Amino acid sequence: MRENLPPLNAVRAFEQAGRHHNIARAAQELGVSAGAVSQQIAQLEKWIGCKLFRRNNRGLEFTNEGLEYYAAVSTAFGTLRAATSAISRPNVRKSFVVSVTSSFAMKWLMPRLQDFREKWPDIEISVKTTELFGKFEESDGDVGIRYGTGDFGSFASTELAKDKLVLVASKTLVQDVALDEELSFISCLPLLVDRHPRLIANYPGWAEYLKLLGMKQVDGLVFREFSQQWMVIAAAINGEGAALVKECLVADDLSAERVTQLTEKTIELETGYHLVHLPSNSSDPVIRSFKNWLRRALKRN
Amino acid sequence: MRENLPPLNAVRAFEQAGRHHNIARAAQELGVSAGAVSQQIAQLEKWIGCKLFRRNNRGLEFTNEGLEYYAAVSTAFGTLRAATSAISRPNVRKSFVVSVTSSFAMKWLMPRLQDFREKWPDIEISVKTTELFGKFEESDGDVGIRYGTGDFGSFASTELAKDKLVLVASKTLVQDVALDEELSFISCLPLLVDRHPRLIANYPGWAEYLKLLGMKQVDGLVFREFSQQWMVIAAAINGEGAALVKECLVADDLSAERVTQLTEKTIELETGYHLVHLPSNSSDPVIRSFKNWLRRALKRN
DNA sequence: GTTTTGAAGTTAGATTTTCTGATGACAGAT
DNA sequence: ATCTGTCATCAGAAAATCTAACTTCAAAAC
Repeated sequence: MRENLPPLNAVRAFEQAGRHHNIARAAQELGVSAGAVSQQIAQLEKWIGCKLFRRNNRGLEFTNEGLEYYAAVSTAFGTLRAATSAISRPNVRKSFVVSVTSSFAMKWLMPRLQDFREKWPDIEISVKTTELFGKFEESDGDVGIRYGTGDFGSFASTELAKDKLVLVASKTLVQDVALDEELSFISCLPLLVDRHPRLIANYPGWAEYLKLLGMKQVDGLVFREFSQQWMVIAAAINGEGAALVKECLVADDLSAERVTQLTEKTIELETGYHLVHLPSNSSDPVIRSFKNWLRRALKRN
Repeated sequence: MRENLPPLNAVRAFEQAGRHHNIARAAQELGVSAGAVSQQIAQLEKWIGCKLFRRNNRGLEFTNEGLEYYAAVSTAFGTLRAATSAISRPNVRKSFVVSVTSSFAMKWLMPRLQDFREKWPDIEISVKTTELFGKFEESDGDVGIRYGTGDFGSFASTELAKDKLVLVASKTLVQDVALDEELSFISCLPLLVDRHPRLIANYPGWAEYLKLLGMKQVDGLVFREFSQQWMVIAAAINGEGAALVKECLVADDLSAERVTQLTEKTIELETGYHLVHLPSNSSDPVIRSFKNWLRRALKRN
């Protein structure tokens, strides 16, 4: 009960901050926000009873006590790291296969994979594409990223992000059309979609969204249909019309301004992306790392 | 991002469990429940990938890996402890004065003080009694335990427990009276109280409680008034009547069966005990220790 | 050969801690 | 003077942790 050890997570935050002389970088290293690290360090300083850093607008600077403490903390954590890796089971899996649709792979996962590989250089990740929406089978790989409502039978699943539809088009296509509140001009553009036009009105969410955009009926519109969403996006970039697509898939094209959003109006559907895997893999550290990375990365778009 | 340190709080739990070869004792040392420690250790074993203990019904036994790891962990924590105490402000106060009412001191605090002294042998605690309910002044001591609604002016306060009234009497007094749903027999017993009978109906809660017990009016009852609540309890133990008292003050007498509860019906008031001190003392480690101990101890009654 | 006891594991749900995201303040750079 | 980069602060949200009740198991006691 007589607690003689300091709050350990605060000490870890202190070590990282001391190593980088910068709270933001320490925060990134620890995978949390800068505010969190700032609070942790403040907590430690309070617990110990003296300042460990001098703060200035250049970053952090050790006080005498801080420097002395840092040396000891590094030593202690070094011992711990060494001991931990010494007894960690050496035969844990360090590679896994993730199964995704080609659109998700192309428009979201691949551009971000480098980041994952930098953060976990010792994990080998393989990407496998499949077009079977919704279904996941053991033979697909260790984990899958699947679109749906969250029901994946006997598999364990975690929702990653709700789906959100946005309407985009090439900038050149719309640059001389004033952004029109009623969006009536949209009916002049071909609507690029990835499903059969006749079915659109039946997909939950889509019909509502078109109505939200002011389009009462589907009949008057010109559709161009593609089999994959990445093709829809490519066509939009080419200036072939207005595309109705998942936000996360066009996020990069939007920020690079290859396409522009025709309206602020978006619709959030009940369906979305989920990470799916065998329940027995829930505790696999490699898969947990991947899941955490995915959630963070999707949150930042 | 590549986290190479194990979950530190789990490591601390492991160290304590390893030191005691027993989860329950480790839990007590850490001030948490046994289940919590069990979970922490399980978490660490999962993270590392191998068992650290062999469990049997005699306690815990190290596996080879566990023993090796324990040695390293002890070293690392030793370094940390040494460094922490080296830079911890050496002039921290190690003693404090707590100001309480005589009833609270006598019926609750004193019997439990030994426990506090065992858990923090290096903290000197002095108890000072006062009868000024509700008020706390700097000259009273470093902290006070005060009864009220939580408004203590410029002082910082933390609620420790809501007040709860119970009706008790000596066992011998009621052993031949069948426990009566209507509690009408209570009106035959003198009611032992610590405030003027005429005022009882005006104290928030008391009137409601008497009504809850089926007593419509105060007039028909015989009151015996005492100036301190501990006297009320003493009188109840002596068999002088039924006493209406704060639950936490009679808890010991109830469990020792010096008195018995006349009814399951209790009433929780809006007022209660609070720990009060100067705001500047909020971060004083000694006072924090005391506060934590108080809350835990009151929770277990 | 039962029953009791003591130890630890296992849960769901509650609680507490920690984190986020937005904001504000500050100082040196442009 | 306004930016820019830095950290502190805060309320609300999210996540980790804890509790409390229950179960299991094996040795000890009867």
